[in-house]
Amino acid sequence: MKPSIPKGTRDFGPADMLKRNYIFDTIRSIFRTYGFDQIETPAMENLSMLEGKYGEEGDKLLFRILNSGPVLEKIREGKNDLKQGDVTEKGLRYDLTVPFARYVVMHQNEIAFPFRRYQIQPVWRADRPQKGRYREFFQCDADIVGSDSLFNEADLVSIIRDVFLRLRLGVSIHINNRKILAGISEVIGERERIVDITVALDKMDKIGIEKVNEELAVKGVSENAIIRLQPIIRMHGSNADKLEQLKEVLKNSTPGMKGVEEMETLFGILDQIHPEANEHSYPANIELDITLARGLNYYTGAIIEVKVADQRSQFTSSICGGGRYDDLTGIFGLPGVSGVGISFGADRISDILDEINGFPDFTTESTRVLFANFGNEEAVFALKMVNRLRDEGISAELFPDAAKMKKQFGYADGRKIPYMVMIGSEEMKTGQFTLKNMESGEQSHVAWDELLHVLK
RNA sequence: GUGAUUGUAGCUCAGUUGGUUAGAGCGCCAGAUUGUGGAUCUGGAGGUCGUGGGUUCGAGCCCCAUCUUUCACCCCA
Repeated sequence: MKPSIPKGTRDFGPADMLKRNYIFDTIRSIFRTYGFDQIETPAMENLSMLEGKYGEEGDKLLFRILNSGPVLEKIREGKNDLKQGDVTEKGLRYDLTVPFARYVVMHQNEIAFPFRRYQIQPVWRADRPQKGRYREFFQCDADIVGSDSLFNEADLVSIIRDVFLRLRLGVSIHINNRKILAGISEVIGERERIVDITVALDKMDKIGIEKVNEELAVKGVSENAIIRLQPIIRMHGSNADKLEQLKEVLKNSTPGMKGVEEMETLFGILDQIHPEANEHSYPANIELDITLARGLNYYTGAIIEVKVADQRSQFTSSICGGGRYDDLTGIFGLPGVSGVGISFGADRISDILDEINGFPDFTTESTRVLFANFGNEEAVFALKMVNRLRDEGISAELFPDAAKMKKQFGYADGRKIPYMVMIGSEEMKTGQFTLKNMESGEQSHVAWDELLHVLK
């Protein structure tokens, strides 16, 4: 039997775990300082909680779990009267936001709103794996539900800055607003085509303005509308400049003007909190980007996306995204609760830090001292010493077999254990243990007190 | 879902137009050194060439299918 794991999944060895925990710990500690509480939800949800929440494409990418019971046999027997519910009624979670919405509705009576929660768990998508794309990956989400205030958006942007400053990774934080996109569609006379328009706009920095116009035409957007769109998408200048221009362009669109007003408020706050972070400032500029669309269709207000902007990295896809969703809990029966949140893609961040050698040195030793094993009697004595050291908070281990010294020293070498202690019959008699510094090769005879002193 | 790409020892990879018994480096094991590692030297083990079919006198190499790897599109963290 040749061992294997499913496509798009990975094992994480001890070295990988150090990297992953470094990212998780950084993000988690920042979430905490912003007052977020942690929750977890099950890996699987009832399919009815997931289907229809991520658009047509998302439904295709859901991992569905085969029902237990006699379903498989029925399928093998070729019974054709099976309904979907007979075959599958559960699925692996696709993101953390929808399960969170479900959680909020189910636990609404226990929650003090506004509720700030964070969640770090894996999600699964039946996508074709490729660069920066896995079938199992971790998201680190922070959401605030039960408050319309734009101070929440400002907090989330601050979190993003803190995280990437701490990780020493240059990024660009793009912010837009769904209402502005709606307004643009409206004023160019293509209100119904907002989805096609935003999907095309989103590709601007990837395929360029010509190809975007082509795609718009293919999708059936009128030539006139495309012409009227040009000055809008070519808009440039400072964030304040863009907002002024948008005010003029969108003056006949009620939602559009609402979006501009929201962005004015948000950027007003951000300008005061992060006066140095505007326009093109390294390492984390904040930019109003009207070509930013984001795929998830539940966003209604601000949308946020973070891209790497670091000379050391070639990575282009987004590493963090989020936005405001006015009525996510509505579909689960709790209308009128607004939420806003962000999600960090831990695996992509890890890939990038790998690429740029951005991880710190993880020199943390796992075992401080290894006791050699010279046979049963000596080993039992050594194990007593090992346990006394453990009681002192020093990580110690006994080599389990009375193998050759060459083998035991080789093991200490491979594990990068800094000290070895040898207790043979002579040492047992005298109470003077042989202590060896594995790096310098120095060897000395020490009693218990001295041993403890050196190792501490 | 569409289009490419990859698979040979534990790992990284050679392997000529199809031609005897498929190689190297690293790692592993043993010995030189029976209580001393990271260096060196000597020797050794380890392969149904992803899997299943096919073409051929003969296939690691050619053909088909399938799985897997990586990448682009779609979409996304």
